[in-house]
Amino acid sequence: MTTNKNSITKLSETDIPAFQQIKDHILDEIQKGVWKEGDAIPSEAALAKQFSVSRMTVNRAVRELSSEQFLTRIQGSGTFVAQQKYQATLVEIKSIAEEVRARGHVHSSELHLLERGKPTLQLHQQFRTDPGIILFHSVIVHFENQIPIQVEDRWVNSQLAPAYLQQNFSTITPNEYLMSAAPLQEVRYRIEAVTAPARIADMLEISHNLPCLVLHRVTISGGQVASIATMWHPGNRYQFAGQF
Amino acid sequence: MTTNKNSITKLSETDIPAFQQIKDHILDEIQKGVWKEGDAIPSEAALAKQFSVSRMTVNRAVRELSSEQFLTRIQGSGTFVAQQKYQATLVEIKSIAEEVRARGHVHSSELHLLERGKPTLQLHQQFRTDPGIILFHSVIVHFENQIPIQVEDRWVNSQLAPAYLQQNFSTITPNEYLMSAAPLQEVRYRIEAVTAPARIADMLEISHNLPCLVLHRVTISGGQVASIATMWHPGNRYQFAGQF
DNA sequence: GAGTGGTCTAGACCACAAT
DNA sequence: TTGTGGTCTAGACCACTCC
Repeated sequence: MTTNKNSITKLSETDIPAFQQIKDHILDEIQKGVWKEGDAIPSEAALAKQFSVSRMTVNRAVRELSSEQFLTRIQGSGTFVAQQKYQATLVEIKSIAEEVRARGHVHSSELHLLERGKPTLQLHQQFRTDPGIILFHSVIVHFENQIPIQVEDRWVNSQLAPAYLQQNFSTITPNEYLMSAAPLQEVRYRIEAVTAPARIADMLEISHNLPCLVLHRVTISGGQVASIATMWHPGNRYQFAGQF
Repeated sequence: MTTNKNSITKLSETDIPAFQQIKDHILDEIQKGVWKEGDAIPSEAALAKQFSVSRMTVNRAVRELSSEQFLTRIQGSGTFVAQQKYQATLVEIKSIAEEVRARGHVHSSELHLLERGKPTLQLHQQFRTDPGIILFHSVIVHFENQIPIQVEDRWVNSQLAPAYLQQNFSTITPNEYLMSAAPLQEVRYRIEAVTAPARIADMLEISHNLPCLVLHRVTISGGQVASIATMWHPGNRYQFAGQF
């Protein structure tokens, strides 16, 4: 459907809202390459006339597309097709229990350690806490259908989650508990591939020296480091995957 | 500022738009714990009265907060404070050249292969193409300050990027070229840790059997698979990292 | 039936950009 | 000065939920 400058485009008579049909139309023109990156698209007034709707309806369509980063608006100047920003791949890493259940499999876990930890000075530096502060330490192995897929080695700031040791980690994951105890503010992460140390390999029930996918995750709440976690996954049976 | 049920709240006379002030007010109530997860917040009509604005203005505030996942709306029922969201870690993987340059280092690359490929049947299945279709194949090693950090093994659908073989990949990365040739629609990815095959280890200049961080990435454009790439990184000197 | 959100209108006034 | 987007209004009709 090519539309001449001043022609009128009929909206379909389905119960799809007008603003949504206009959004779809604009996305379609971009997708087809009719409107390319940087091009100006018709003004709100022009689109309102074209679709025989009020300007507010067009405004909503265009405003939403611009908040979704498909369009860029400049007051007084016009609306333009945004630059394809995607130079990056966004990877979403879900909590392990949630992920396993989403696959329709059974998640279970085994608590290997839950105690007031004996942190190194280096760890205190990472937490930015004084050596006097108590840090809790837990080690949990997560299973998918009885097969170990993650060793979660976690340190927790006792000031932000004082009841950490009292949790029942067979019914709630540390992640879930921490989310409720200390609202998340910032996350730093790192993903690497390393050879499994013997201690980890044993817990994952894989042969020593097999590659592991490791996620380091530091969560910050209210300006303080809430938790530092290292999650080890057997390279031969676990990977981060997804789409968008 | 605690507001009684029927009291009128004055909007400040700055030039901050009314809908934004209402958004801020609602977020504030949630932040302070006045409205907790699952609680109903006042109806649009009530908020309109409270702030002495039209319902459409309140509607915009509440609609945006709901698209930002702070609120949940149920038609006929009400508006509720959403459940805390982040169970997930979002990881952003930038294009390799961009990433290296962002670190202030020098990116360079070495073209090992660029040809009309000889795809296996399995590869054609992944592309969802007939065996008659031409698939291009390239292998490029990327360096950071002369040290190899990525082997990019890529297959490209010739129908979507017919000029692939004519590109000068010392000045543009395949990723960058493909972005301009075929507007991106969908991406699927997979990250895993594997032992480097000899061929890859040699290109990365690491000893055989060292763990590698591997990113598989399938990009889809206009309903067709545009490109399938496998990116190998030496586990001992490369990791995905970031924050948000 | 009363209350809720979902959408839409036909105006209006403003700030800003291009000319 | 004209055209653009940014915001807002005071209504309206509808679909849906809850009682």
